Amino acid sequence: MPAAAAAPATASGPNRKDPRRRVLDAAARCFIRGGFHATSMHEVCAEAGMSPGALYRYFPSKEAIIIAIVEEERSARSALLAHLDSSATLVEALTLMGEALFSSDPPMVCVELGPEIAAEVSRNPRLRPVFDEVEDEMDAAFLRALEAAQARGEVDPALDRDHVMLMINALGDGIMLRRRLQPELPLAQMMPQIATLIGRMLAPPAPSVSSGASR
Amino acid sequence: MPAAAAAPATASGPNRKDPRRRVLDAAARCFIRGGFHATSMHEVCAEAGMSPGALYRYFPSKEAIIIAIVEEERSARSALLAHLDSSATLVEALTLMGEALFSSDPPMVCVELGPEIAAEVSRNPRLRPVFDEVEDEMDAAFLRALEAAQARGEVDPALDRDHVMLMINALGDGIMLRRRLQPELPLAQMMPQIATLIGRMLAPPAPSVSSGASR
DNA sequence: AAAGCGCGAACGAACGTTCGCTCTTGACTC
DNA sequence: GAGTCAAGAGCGAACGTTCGTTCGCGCTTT
Repeated sequence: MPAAAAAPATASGPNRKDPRRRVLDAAARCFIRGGFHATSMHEVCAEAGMSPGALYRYFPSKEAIIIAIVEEERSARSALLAHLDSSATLVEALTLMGEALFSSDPPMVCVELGPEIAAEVSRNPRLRPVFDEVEDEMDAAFLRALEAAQARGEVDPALDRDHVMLMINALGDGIMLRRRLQPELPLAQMMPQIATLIGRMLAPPAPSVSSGASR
Repeated sequence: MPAAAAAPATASGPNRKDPRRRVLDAAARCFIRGGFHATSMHEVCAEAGMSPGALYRYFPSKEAIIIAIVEEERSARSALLAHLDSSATLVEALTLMGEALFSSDPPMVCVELGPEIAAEVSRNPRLRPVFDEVEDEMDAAFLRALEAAQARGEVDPALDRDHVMLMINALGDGIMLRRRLQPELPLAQMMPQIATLIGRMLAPPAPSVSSGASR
């Protein structure tokens, strides 16, 4: 029985001990397959190997499960920002973040559910605070890194930081969206070249003095 | 009475004559508000000022309405590509396309429903052919324009066209997604600067000074 | 013996869709 | 022009199904 990690998660395996986790994982798989509103609780129960009665001991409603999943997605994505502080350059950080995002197997929930979550957050006010809290934090972290990169000369100081941030955020979201539409894209491999393109966009216009961004 | 275009579309008005149009417009408004699967047919009927019996004369099912809306969204987006042929530069074309996308009032369906449609297409095989047909056509048109821009020297001929296309496509989708999350963003005004950033990314490296691109 | 996890049948509500009816329309007869 | 009538647009109650959720009861564990 080698297929234990991505198995349908019946009542066997190490997750026997954490029913909440089991429900969340099962729900994520179902939601990826069918979306939030086209997935029934019975499906989630079946995927989790659990009866409705048992499941409702751990979550008061379907919406609570959705909120918990969005919460986890957000913090997973937020964790990627650690690369911003541990990398020498912004471009290197973006490369690492992208590779981490797209090389994970099974694919990360935030990659698979990105568009679904965006659509849901934009219309369900109960999800807004959950989403925004992390969003603001991420924006702040990125803004700091961007400012540092400008001070360092890696990024053109003349650039409007809000515009740059919108571009990078949009690119990230957009790539996840396109991955849903074309799962065969070898995104992890493409990250270095994509990050290089971003680097060209942000770099100061050809300086007469080549005091470069190199070490 | 200036509010005739975005009215709830009761049985009055000039659209009295085209019930199919009335249903599609009403459904689009409902789907933007609540998403495809969280919107009931009764809601659509109410919005269209029509009974279920009447509505089902024009569409055999809810899915047929969704398919028709996706079809329209695609062709509306595809129409934007005309700017590619009528503009002198790629950057100018992208600016015009972005401004057309985001300055329309009421906002275009493809802006409001973009993420929802992506999520739905990625999981409903019946939407795939509708989506892909236009997608392929758009990709081909953009590839042609990109090739021309490279020949012209506006875009670095050394760049991999597939990578560039992924970036531009992702950026477009990503900006629409972020607009859903932050509707207050003045996107139409930001387009020239965004397009300029894209231009910097694509431009050939400065001829006089060779800045060492690491890697 | 007590406690509580887990079960699955069952609930009321709401879903997408249908059906038999009324009302409107416009061409045809006289 | 008045009267007739077939055709179909539109209606809305009602259909069978499925939804999210509940509840009372066995079963396990201590």
